[in-house]
Amino acid sequence: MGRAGGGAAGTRTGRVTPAAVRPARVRARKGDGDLLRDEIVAATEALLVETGDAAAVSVRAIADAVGVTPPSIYLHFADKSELLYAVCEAHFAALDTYIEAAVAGAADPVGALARRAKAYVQFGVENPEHYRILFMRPTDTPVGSEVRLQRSGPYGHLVEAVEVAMAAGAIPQGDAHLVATGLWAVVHGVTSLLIAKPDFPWPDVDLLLDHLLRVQCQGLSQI
Amino acid sequence: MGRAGGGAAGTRTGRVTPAAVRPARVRARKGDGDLLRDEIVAATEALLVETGDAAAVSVRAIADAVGVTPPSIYLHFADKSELLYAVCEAHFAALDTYIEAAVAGAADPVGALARRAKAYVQFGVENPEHYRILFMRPTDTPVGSEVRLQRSGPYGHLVEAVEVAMAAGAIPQGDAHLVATGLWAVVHGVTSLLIAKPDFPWPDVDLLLDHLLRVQCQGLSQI
DNA sequence: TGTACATCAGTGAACGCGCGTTCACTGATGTAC
DNA sequence: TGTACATCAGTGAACGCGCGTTCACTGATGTAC
Repeated sequence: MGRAGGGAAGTRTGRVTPAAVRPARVRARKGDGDLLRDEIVAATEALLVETGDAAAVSVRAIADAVGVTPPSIYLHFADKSELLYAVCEAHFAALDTYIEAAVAGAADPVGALARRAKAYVQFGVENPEHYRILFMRPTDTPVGSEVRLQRSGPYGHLVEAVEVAMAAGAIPQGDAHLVATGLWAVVHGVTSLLIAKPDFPWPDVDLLLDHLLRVQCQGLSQI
Repeated sequence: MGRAGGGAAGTRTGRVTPAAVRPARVRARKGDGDLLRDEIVAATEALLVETGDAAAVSVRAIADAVGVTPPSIYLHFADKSELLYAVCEAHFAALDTYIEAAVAGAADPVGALARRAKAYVQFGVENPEHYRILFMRPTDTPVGSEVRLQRSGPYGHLVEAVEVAMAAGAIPQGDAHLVATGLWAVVHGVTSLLIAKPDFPWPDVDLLLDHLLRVQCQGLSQI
């Protein structure tokens, strides 16, 4: 290494080196400007997955991945945070879709809750960087903001599922919000620990989750 | 704002502006160089608490807080990550001490587990930035590394407490590691969600934790 | 059918800044003789 | 008791770099007449 430490700044985070040869990009036709927008979102998502850290994904790297110059980003997004917002929005919808698909067709309400829990953890483990952005970082974008969390998709559906289980008598009547946040805490605990400490000697994930769900179900029915 | 966007880079993260007037610092006496080391660690910890983000704490800001120039940092730490390591080490020990103090004198083994859980959550809620560094970030320093987590302090003590409860017949004999990781997931889930989404309409924390512990205890005893 | 023109997608170069780190140095302090 | 000297704590200036963002621009494309 040379005299100064500039190189070290580059290795500080898992920064992405620009592709040496970028794919030749054809300029969008007039009126098709939004095509680039979608490409930018897709590239940003890919880079987030690659680095696992939003701070390590630079506007330059995104532009390079798309095969475009940095200023082009600003034709479609006011600034970097608006771009990240768009990406998170997509993630959030994806989580909801994923869970609802997994839970479709479940027979009994408690079984449905278990499926829901497993799907949640699975989504997080399969998409750790997405999960990290959604639930493990300070809320620096409006997505994942608290009101959104409460009203929309995943959490709203969980509360409904708890209410269904209560109505069916599968678990005792009670505060559905309390029970739902409790369940959320459990699945989030598993998911986020697995992501944050991947090399800890965890028990088998299915075993751990089965254990916790069994305990939860037993415990909930005994309250 | 002027033409160029340099200022925006400064607002990207919660960066700390150098104190306009730094306290006059007297140079350590010969042989007392380690005094500065301690001051650096303390200042770094304070800045971490202030910003809640290790990436936002720069060597310059640390040096400024201590009242010293940046190169002085390197008299005591090989690089920035070694400094962060030292800070985390202190945090880790503090968590263990905190929990053991809370649990001292507990009568029954299950009550001890509950106290342990409550102390864990309380530590996290009272020291969110410390907690974030220890358990909510990728392991970029050796502290919080997996082997350490397993062997040392908090987790080791939890496993022991579970084994005691099992030996006493308070909870069924079984895989203590499994039960311990399950409990850890529960308390971590609560703690990290409270930290990551502080404005979500959580139920009362004590209520939520009591609920979860009751469910866990009921469930564990019924397995 | 031809053409002037407005619109649009995207570029090239630069801005000011903060970063981690290194270097050659200064000056105070303790110690050996 | 005095003094030369090694040691030590800390400094001032700079390095190369990557960052988000802005500006004036280029050139292709669709459209009105």
